[in-house]
This record gives sequence, structure tokens and C-alpha cells, in this order.
Amino acid sequence: MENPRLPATLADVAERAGVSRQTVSNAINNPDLLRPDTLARVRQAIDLLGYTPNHAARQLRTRSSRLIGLRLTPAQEFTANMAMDRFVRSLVEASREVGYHVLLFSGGPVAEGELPDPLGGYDDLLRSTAVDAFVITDTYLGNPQTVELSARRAPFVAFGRPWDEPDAAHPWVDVDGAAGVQAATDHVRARGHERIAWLGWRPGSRIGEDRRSGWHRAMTEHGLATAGLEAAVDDSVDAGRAAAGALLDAAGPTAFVCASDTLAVGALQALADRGRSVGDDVAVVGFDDSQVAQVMGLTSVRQPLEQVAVEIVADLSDLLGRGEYAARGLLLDPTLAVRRT
Amino acid sequence: MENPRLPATLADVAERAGVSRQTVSNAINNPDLLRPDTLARVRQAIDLLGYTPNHAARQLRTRSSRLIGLRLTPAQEFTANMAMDRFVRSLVEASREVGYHVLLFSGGPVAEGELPDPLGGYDDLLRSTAVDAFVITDTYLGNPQTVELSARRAPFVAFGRPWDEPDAAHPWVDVDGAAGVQAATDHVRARGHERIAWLGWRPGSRIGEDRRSGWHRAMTEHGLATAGLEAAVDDSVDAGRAAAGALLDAAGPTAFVCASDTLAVGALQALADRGRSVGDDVAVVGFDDSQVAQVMGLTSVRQPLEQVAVEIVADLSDLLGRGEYAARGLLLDPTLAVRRT
DNA sequence: ATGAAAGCGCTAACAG
DNA sequence: CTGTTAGCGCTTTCAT
Repeated sequence: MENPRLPATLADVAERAGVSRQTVSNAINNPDLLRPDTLARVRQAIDLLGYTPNHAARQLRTRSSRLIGLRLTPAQEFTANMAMDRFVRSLVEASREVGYHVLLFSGGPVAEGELPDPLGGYDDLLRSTAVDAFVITDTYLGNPQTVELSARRAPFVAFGRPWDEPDAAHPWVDVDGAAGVQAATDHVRARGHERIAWLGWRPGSRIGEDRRSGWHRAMTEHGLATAGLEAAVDDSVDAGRAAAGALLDAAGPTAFVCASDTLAVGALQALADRGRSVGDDVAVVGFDDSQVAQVMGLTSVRQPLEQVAVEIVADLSDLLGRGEYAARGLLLDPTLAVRRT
Repeated sequence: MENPRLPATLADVAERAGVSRQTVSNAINNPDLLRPDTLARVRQAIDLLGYTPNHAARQLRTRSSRLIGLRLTPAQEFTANMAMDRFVRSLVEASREVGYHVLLFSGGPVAEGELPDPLGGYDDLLRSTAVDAFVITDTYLGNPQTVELSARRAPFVAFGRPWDEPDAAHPWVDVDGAAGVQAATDHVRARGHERIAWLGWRPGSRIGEDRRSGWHRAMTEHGLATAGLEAAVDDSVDAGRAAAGALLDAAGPTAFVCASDTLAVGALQALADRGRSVGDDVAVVGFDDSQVAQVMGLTSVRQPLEQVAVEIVADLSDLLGRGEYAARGLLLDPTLAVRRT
């Protein structure tokens, strides 16, 4: 036996079990090929020596790293951070179940005043064959990653719709924000509210427009008026507070459906400013089910991030296993976390 | 030239540049060994072919994966999640700067009603030589990881003090919670408060005791009484609210220093319940500078997580580069994010 | 059902 | 300074 400091190799196991190295390899990769008694003997030796196949050697031979690359951007907004956290945890767990690990990388240093290189980091990982596939998460930037990676024939699955290219060929999974907002609007309508305001973001964000459409659709379906009942502002508490206040004074809504929890907190403050009681008097619904929503008892639309991760891994598994994939795009419905507001 | 679908190899570059494979290898790993003109020619060929060394081959040969393992637990509290997020982002970036990537793994499935295996996942990664080192983050559990990994001679750096083994031999980096709370207490004292209450956790948590000690030390140094000015409760908004309310009614504190933002929010609510104005009338300081603190304008102790990650990578770099390390333990001071409360 | 040979792409050790 | 040789640990033919 070799120095126990070094991990056991196939040869060690083979010697211990009295078979050839290939037989041990087969015992691991094609157990059916072995006679039951041989298999048992080999397995015993494996356990005894605590043998685990060397990752690098296997990767070199099979050209598969069993690693999924995920790029982390240095800094993001809060909700994006929180969302990322839930998503990543679930991604790691789902990946483990199909025998993959997650490799985190960053796009490299971002020079002062410059935008980060949208392709930074991908290229090296690809050429060094360090990962088998990527998960792309920032498709909302109108990102060139999908195009570039497709061109390179690099396997990937996107979290986020290809907004700009409706017939993009890559697989993706996304959350139906419009459906979530529509459900939120339906919910406050069912509670008796009719003057339901939309507190949203400035135009230009696909996600923001999508969420707004859910409100508009719900209002239309309920035959409710929308005129004068919406505001489009920056995603900050103060902006939300000011806009909600203005809306309250001008149009007297009894409910706010918001594009984010941040804006919803602003609405809550505007209501507090005016001494209105939230919950009974006026309803407020946020979006993202962030920590703030949970602590403040804010009703909020919750994205099924865990499920998104599971579906992405399923697609990836197909892609890497069969070389093709069934699902091209999958839209998941959020749920509503109903709380006091 | 080979099929351009496949990444270029050392041999491709060598052929293109008219040198041997070894010379190309040297051009990458020991450029000083080459004559300038040869080096230039090789580099040109590398650029032309878009060559990047194959990760698996290099790993197999050098026995170094240039990967740092980090275990993610499936679910944690909020602040832990947020903290993790900042930490991980910084870890990824710092690792990149020294040529490492971060490999995320999970501890495996946790059976219903059981505790997760504290060593789950580490072993396989170690034996398959998939990672060069680990970053351990949950040392506060009185975890067996450090002992086990030390015994296995696996390189690792811990985020968190070895509370139970003061003379543990492994390197670690931690945040001085007591110093943070002391600074917070000093801060409210400087604002004129004298009856400063401690809203903390139930005994049994080293971190909780450490944070409390900061308050106690500050009070003692200022010659202020502490009797009747503290509560120990579960880490929830409701518990904080109830405890702060009781404290308020019984001892009339004018300031609350809290073990967490969650408790601080509870204190804020207790104050609102009694119509007290926060900021001028009564001061409240939280801990962790979570999203909630930022949105609600809560003054809070902020852990230097980015710096923790940088220091951990520095230790790791030493450990892996020189086989030894200088720093044995490093305690970093938090800062105080001063806001309206 | 099991064994022998070859080689994935790279770098350490040595030779020239 | 550059080239040759060998082999890291594994899996994939192909024999047996």
C-alpha cells in the first residue's frame, strides 16, 4: 500500500482486490459488467481504502468537468442579492443531485466609470474546458452572452427570457412577473379594493413593463379604471414614498400594487405619513418577498427561485446528457406571500 | 491545424510557433527562461489560436486544481444569507485575483428531523482532489470540521474563531463583534444617552455572548449602570418588540443596542407602540447592517465581510503557495453605519 | 467477464 | 535556452 497521505488510486484498489485497474473502473462506471462476487470484492476494497476517483484524471479522459459555471457580478441591488442567494443555494443542491458542482467566477475588474465586460470570464473557462456549461443570470441587460455562447456552441441555460430575441434557440427558465402582479391585483380586488394603484419603475426595463402589464390586465379584466392610478419612479424608498403620497392625494387609491418591495416600503411610509392604517384601510403589495417584506409583514409576490434552479439543472442535465434538450423555454408562476398589508 | 471546434492544445501552439511543446509550456509558466524573440513568437501563436491551458491536464500534472471549496448550507437565517452573499462575492473576486475559482458544494440531503452531516461533502472533494483548500464558514456550531480537516491535513481557513479551542492551529479570520457593539454603545453614549439597554439573544451562543460583552464593557468604562437594562430573547421581531416594551416600561432606557437588526426592528415597533419618536427621543442600534436596516434607516453595526474575504484569500494564498502561513488568527473591527435611529 | 494497451494535455526532470 | 522523455490517474478500444 502507498503512503496513506496520498489518496488511493485505481491501481491501489486493483491490487487490494486482486483484479486489474480496468475492472475497478468498470465496477464504478459499469457495475453490470462485473460478476457479483468480483463486484463485491472490488467494492470492499474501495471502501477499505476510501477510494474516490481522481477528478482531474477523469475530467481529462472524459472531457467533462462536471462543473457548472455561474458568474457573480461584484455588486447588485438588494433584492437581486437576496434572490441570488436563494437561487444559488437551490442551484447547488439541485446540481449535486445530478452529480455536478457549481463553479463561481467573476467577470474581472471593472475599471472606474466603465461597464463590466459582459463576456468577462466566460471565455477562459470555456477554452480551458474548466466547466461543462454555464448558467446565465443577467439576461435582462439585453446581454450578448447568449448570442456569444451560442456562437461558441457552449452549453448554457438562461435564467431570464430572451426579451429581445423571441425565437432564440437556447433553453431558458423565467418567472412570469406579469402573472405574479396580476395575482396580487386579484388578491386586493378580492378583498374589496377597486381603486388599485400601480407603483412601478420608469419605462425602459422589460421586467418593469412586464410587471406593470399584470396590473393593467387584472384591472381590465375586473372592469376597473386605471387612469391616474399609476406612477413610474426610481426604485428607492424615498421615490416610492413621494409617488405614493402624490397618488394618494390626487387619486385616492385604496390599494397599492408595487413593482418592488422597496417601492412598497415607500408606500407604507406615505401611508404612515398620512396616518392611514395599512391592512384594513389601505392594502399594499410588494414584489420579491425580500427580507424587508418578511420583517415588516408586507404582502409580497414571491418568485419560485428554488424551482427555477431545479428546472435549470434539469435542462442542463438534458443538454449535457443527451446533447439536446426538450424544453426551450419555461415560464414559472410566482406565488403570493400574504401578510398583514 | 486541428478542428477549430476543439480548443487549441500546447502541441498546436508549438507547431504554429515552430518550437517544442515544452517551450510553449515555459512561455506560459516560466517566461524568463525564453529568449525574447522566441517568447514573442510563441505568444503570438497563443493569441492567434486563442490558446488557454487545459485545466484538467494541468491539474492532473501539478496536483493543484486552483479551486477553493465553499460549502453552502441549504437554508439559513436572513442576516446569515445576506452576510453570505456579500462574503461570497468578495471571496470570488479576491480568489480571481490570485488565480483561483470558488467551487460551491452542499452537504447533501438532510433527512427529515435530522441535523445535517457537518462533514458532508468535504470528504469526497478531498479524496477526488477536486479542490485545493476549503473555506469554513460555520465554525460557530462548535463544528468538527476544523478538527477533522486538520487531521486530514487538508488546507483550510476558517471564517470564525475557534471558540472552543483557543489554541487551535489553523488560520482563521473573524469579526470582533464585541468591539462593534462597544463602538455602537459609545456612539449612543456620545449622543447623550446614559440608560442604554442591551437587547440580546438567549445565552448559549458564543457570538451572542461576545456581542453582549461589548455592551457591558462600554457601559462599565463609561461608569454607567447595567442592572435591569438587558433582555435575552429569541431572534425574532416579535420577541424583540415584547422585550423592548417590557424594558421600556420597567427601566425606562433611552437607547437600545441590539444583537441583531431583527431585534432592533422589534425595538422600533415597541417604541412606535408607545408613540415614542425614534432618533431624537430614543436611539436604536442594530447589528449586521442588513437590507432591513438600510431601508428603515436603522443605525447598525456593519461587518467588514469584504475584508474578511480578502484576508481569507491572502491566508489561503500563503498556505497553498508556501505550504505555511504567517497569520494564525485575525480579528477585524466592524464599522458603524450611522443612520436616523 | 476480465485484462492489456493507448493516450487525454500538461509539466518536471533532465539532456543537449 | 530549447528539445526529449516520462508519467500524473483515468477510461476507451480491443483482445482474451
